[in-house]
Amino acid sequence: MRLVVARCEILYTGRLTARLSEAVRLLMFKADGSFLVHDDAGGYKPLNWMTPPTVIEASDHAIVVRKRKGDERLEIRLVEILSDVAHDMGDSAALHKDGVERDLQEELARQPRALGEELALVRREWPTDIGPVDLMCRDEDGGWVAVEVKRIATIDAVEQLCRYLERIDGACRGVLAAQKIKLQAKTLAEARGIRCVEVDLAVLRGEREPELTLFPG
Amino acid sequence: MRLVVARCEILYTGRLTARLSEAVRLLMFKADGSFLVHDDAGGYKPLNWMTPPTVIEASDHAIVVRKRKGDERLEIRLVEILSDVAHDMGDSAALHKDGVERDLQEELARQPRALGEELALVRREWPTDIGPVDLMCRDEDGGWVAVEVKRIATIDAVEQLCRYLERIDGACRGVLAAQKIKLQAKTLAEARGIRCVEVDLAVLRGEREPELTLFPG
DNA sequence: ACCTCAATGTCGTCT
DNA sequence: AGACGACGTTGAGGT
Repeated sequence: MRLVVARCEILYTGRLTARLSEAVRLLMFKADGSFLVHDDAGGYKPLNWMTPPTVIEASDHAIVVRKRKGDERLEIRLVEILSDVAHDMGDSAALHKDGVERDLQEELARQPRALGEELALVRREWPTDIGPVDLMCRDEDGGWVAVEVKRIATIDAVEQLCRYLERIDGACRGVLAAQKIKLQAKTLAEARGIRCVEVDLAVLRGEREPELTLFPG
Repeated sequence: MRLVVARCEILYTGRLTARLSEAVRLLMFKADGSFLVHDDAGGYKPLNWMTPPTVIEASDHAIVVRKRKGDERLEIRLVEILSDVAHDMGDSAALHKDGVERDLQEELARQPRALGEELALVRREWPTDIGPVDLMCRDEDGGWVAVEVKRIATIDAVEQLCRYLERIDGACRGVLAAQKIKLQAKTLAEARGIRCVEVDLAVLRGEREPELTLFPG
């Protein structure tokens, strides 16, 4: 990885145009061709960037980063280079995540009764022609229940579930399960006869006690 | 901005859990409290990060970055520090963009006939109780036409426009205009009686000739 | 504080 | 290569 701190001016042309007037910034050249421009504030997002595959051409006072295919390019005019160092980082280790939507789906597949009624799992990722239903279950009367799982459910999740229900075309109820369901999503779900359940992954796993309620059921 | 290159191990806990086993990485501490971890590959996204406001506690062989409010934290175990430098970058200059959705909307407001029929603009950002319609127009018969503008239109754009049309509650057609309309969006739009138009900002501005068609209309 | 929508979204996954 | 959905989405703007 090469790290250049320089006073520079930058022009991006491609999907749109973006201009950065002269200032001191960090230019980051990664081993795989990735290029990032960061400044000293505003976390996470680079001001400018290009993802691989790229072609990098450097002259004395300018650097051009181009996409190998397509019309995107970054032109950097270098006014003053304050630092220029390279580090060999070798291969990095992979990032392992836990607690994403997939984990929630798996845990609910294992214990569908956590959805608040006597459900039996029929299939995970039940296929329809517009995509898979997260969990397809049957209730105690043998009725079909399609469950959409989200980490955070917005109005879009309700519409997604409704599209499935339209396609399934039969007596099939919908249940929306998420760690957090936005108010508007709840409202729309209610209007469309979809039940909402908020679940907590840590509780499902037995890692944490369910929240104490002052006036239980 | 402080740049540390170090062999380290990192644990994130908060909205989910994520672990990075020991490897050499770049740790970036920005002046505003932002913290980023980057790797020598895989552009754009940091492996781990924390946006301000943060609290940073450093001891000899460990750094902890916490959110000032809430339960999110990053624990970095430092095995070997290969480099540790700081740069004063001063205030950076702002990024100026051109060609985003807003620019497309403005250009279409200026020449609504580019939408392929004789439309007259009534109002930009026409208010409804669930948000503004991008362009409200009238056609040559005096009928109302709501136009949703996107840079790239997906199925969500169709749903969004439909929600507006429901609310407007009257004879009002819908038109979806975008630089690129995804196939599924076109299909759903057609099914709901919404016309689709693909437009090109550069052509609208007269900066580029319209593409030649082999068999013009 | 909350919600909505845009983003050069990016990134993985599957067809 | 294109389409689709998740993302610790992030970030901006409005109420």
